[in-house]
Amino acid sequence: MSDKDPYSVPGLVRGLTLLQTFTPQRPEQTMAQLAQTLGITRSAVFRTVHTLVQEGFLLPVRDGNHFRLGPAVLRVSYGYLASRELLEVAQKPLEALRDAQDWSGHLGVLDGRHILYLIRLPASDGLSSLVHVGSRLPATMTAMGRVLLSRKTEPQIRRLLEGQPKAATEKALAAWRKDSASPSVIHNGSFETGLCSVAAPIHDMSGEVVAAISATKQTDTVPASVEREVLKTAYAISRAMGWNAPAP
Amino acid sequence: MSDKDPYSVPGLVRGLTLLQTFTPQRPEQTMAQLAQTLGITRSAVFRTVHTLVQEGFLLPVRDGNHFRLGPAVLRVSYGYLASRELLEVAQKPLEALRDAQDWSGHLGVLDGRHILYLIRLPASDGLSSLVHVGSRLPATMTAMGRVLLSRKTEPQIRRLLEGQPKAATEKALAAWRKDSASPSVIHNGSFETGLCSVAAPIHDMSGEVVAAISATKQTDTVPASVEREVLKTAYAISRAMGWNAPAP
DNA sequence: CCAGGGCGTTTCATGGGTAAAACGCGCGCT
DNA sequence: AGCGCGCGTTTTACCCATGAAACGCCCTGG
Repeated sequence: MSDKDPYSVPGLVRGLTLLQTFTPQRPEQTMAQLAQTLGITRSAVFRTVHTLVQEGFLLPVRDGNHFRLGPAVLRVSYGYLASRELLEVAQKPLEALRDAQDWSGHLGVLDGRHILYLIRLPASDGLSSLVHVGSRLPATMTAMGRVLLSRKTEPQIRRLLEGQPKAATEKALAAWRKDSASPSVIHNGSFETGLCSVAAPIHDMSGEVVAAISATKQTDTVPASVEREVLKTAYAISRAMGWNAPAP
Repeated sequence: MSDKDPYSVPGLVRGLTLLQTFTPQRPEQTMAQLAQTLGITRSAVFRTVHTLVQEGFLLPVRDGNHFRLGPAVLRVSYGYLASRELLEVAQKPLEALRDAQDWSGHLGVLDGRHILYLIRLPASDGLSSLVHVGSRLPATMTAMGRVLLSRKTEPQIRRLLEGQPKAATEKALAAWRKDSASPSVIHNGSFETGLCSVAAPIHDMSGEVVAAISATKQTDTVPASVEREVLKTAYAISRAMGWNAPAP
């Protein structure tokens, strides 16, 4: 399906199609079977299978002439499931957080020296959220960014910020030293005065920080109750993902 | 990793590698980011991404310049998980069946007009199992084959058997008519006289028959208790897979 | 024992995918 | 506005992945 497309890569299409011919009903196939099933030459099957075996997507079994799917196929689906699941799973706890405190809720990840917003939940006032999904802001100037940076090492921070004005780097490192000590980060809006945010990190099962959430409102102090709720929500999201995050 | 291999397919390797760069920490990427991450030209990324989008493995999001993994990535892992899981899950119930009755246990799938053995559990006598894992026997001459054929339609059977001697086809169709009516199939050894088997199908969640199990022994009558155990085991395997098979 | 066929592998000329360069658009900065 | 840069897209000459054919091996049957 779909030829005469000048930009398609036949080799890739064949490999992906070939992988999809493996089903529970047909878990092992020989090259000849694959060639017949796909209606392509045995040469193409040979090279494709050879490549897939080297990548671990196929495993030779039995006499070496039969092949079955290898564990590597899970590598591609992992990224999808994990990222999808995080956004879906995080949605409800974040909504609960917003409704309980009427603060805007966000979820973001670190991309280089920027924070990337993936979920945006404006509070009822509609004012305390100036970003959109997909927005990028300098990490050092947001609560989520700071809490994500605070979980990196100092050399990583320096590498990330190199090329920046020296004053900005030193200021970021000062904040980094302070943020590293606390489980959450409170940040007073760098873009709009009076806008205040509190952020907490989300850990995966290996302890890696994969994302952060934050609550934002037009205020100048963050009640301890809100900070506690943010930490609890971050923990709830980790738990809902099946990850063993440290308890708040 | 791995060049100067005369049989590798660069386009395929690139596509698979590209898919693996999508992680929970980096769920969306632009072509330029991908080119930099992979260290390949933007042209290659453009063609690869274009192909992956057409196949549904990537989805353009936001402004159309960012891409994230698409649901299609699950298609390749489904076959792996499903087939792997079936074999692992089926192992223990089959062992229990063998130990309870001391009959040889097998699990097989239909491949064309042949039955493919995927699990082989010899009984203590070691005699009543003449096949190996990976063995192929004509479906019409085994209990598992007959029970799998009996879940197909008559036109499917005719197509499967075309080219066979007419007498064999008619005989198979007669057996098919009888087998369709019962939940299990008892078959007296076509390869060794006195060897008797009883087989039951395993259904997946959609009611499709994905495999069959059988118990075999040197005898000429199948006790009702063994037939009941085989049906129960097949049902137990379906249930352990999370499938809603019809109760025995 | 030797044909015959099926299958995995290898070879080789060629056509198509590839890398490089150029294009054009949008954005940020002065 | 004007400029410059970054990025997605298009083009093009080239070279490498490709399809066809041949090879060698292991079966099976006569």
